Amino acid sequence: MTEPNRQYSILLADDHQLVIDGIKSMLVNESKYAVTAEANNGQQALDIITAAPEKYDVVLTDVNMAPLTGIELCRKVKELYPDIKVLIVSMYNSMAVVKEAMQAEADGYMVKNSGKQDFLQALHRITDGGTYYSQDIIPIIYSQYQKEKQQDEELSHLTLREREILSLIVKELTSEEIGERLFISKKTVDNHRKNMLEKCNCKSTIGLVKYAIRNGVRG
Amino acid sequence: MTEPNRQYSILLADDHQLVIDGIKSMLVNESKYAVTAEANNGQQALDIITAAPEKYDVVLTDVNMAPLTGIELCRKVKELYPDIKVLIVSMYNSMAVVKEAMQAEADGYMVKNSGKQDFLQALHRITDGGTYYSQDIIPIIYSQYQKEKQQDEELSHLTLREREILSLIVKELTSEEIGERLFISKKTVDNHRKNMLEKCNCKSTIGLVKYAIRNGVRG
DNA sequence: TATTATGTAGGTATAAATACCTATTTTTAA
DNA sequence: TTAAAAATAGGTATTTATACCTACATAATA
Repeated sequence: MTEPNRQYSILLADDHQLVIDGIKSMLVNESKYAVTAEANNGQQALDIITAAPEKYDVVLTDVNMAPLTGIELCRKVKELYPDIKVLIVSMYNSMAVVKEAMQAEADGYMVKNSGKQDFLQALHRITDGGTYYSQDIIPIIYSQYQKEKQQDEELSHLTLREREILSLIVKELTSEEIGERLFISKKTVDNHRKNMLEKCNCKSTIGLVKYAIRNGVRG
Repeated sequence: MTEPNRQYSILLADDHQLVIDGIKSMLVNESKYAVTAEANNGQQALDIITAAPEKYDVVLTDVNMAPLTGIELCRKVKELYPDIKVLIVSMYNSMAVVKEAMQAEADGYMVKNSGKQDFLQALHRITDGGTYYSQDIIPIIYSQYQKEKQQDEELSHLTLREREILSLIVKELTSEEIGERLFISKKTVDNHRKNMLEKCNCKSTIGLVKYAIRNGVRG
């Protein structure tokens, strides 16, 4: 797959000339990569690419630009020229941006304060047809799962039977159907519902379902 | 923070001797790391650590072992000896396992077919107090967000008014309350409910709420 | 041993949702 | 401009959920 002596042409898009210059100087001794174009916003970058799409292998773009953000640029490029690789570089590390980058089908995401080694690794990987996502996003994903964990513990306020019934409620069974399934009276199911509503401070089953989903009850 | 010439002591836990031998031979020329103990399951590993916890810096463990899986081992180690680093190594790449590893507070996660460079990078990072998560998990996270994206588009099957009403349903308002809020009849709200039930193929409001949450309607 | 939590179940009522209808106005698109 | 989709609203009936009540058996616990 890999072409050993091929040089990859890079378009840099960032509204700070300092950043563009920094990345250029970082790559100046790397014969494998050549910065062949620059843009100060997404629209400018898109215009450059549209003029001669075959000339660019990689678009290295900042997130925050106007007009046309890095994410929007990525979406456009991937739609019009799927072969061009896009590496999104962000100043900050936010889950929302990572998600957007992934949904825009970016080939990579990294934070600006990454070292030269990380930069080169990212370029190697994506020109090789792979993806590169900065390790810095891990703590964010991590913290999301920590949240989930805490919420799991909240679920333990409910008894086993209540959790069993809750999961059937989420499966859209009525009290009667749940009773049949568990060989108990509909009335008993209704009692459990009422107790759960109280315990979870919910106005109706809808709140209960939200609570269940928040706490990872499979529906 | 980093101690330049320090040697780190590693405990290997895997129920396949082949894997243990493989990792050992991989590290044999790395003076920075020394495999000083081996275990064939989590319980055995935990016993070894408990006997002399100060002797081990890193636990490198497989996921699938019995008794005591790698995840459970990690949980225990982190609870009893938080200073010991845990790197979880898995044969397969599953989101569920990654999540569990994160929730067990593992310092790193990587797939078994990683190269020596990745292995060393992982060890460097975690002995340095950081975390290392294999790039291979990115496509999985990615695919999850792709799902979300598709579902976002699904929401557009609903009209604006329907989405407005759906979001109020998720907020646990009754048809009557929604009607008051939007200055329309309760009957109209009921019609919208019915249409949405049909459009979304739901048996009851509960299904509608699940649909809404899946599609990111804020409740 | 007495108390509390859990799971069970019945009665009676009301409130809310759902299933059918029909029908008018407005907006959108063909 | 004509047809289709969306938003509106009413009638009637049934089903489901919720709000109160009481009551009893069991298991865990103080």
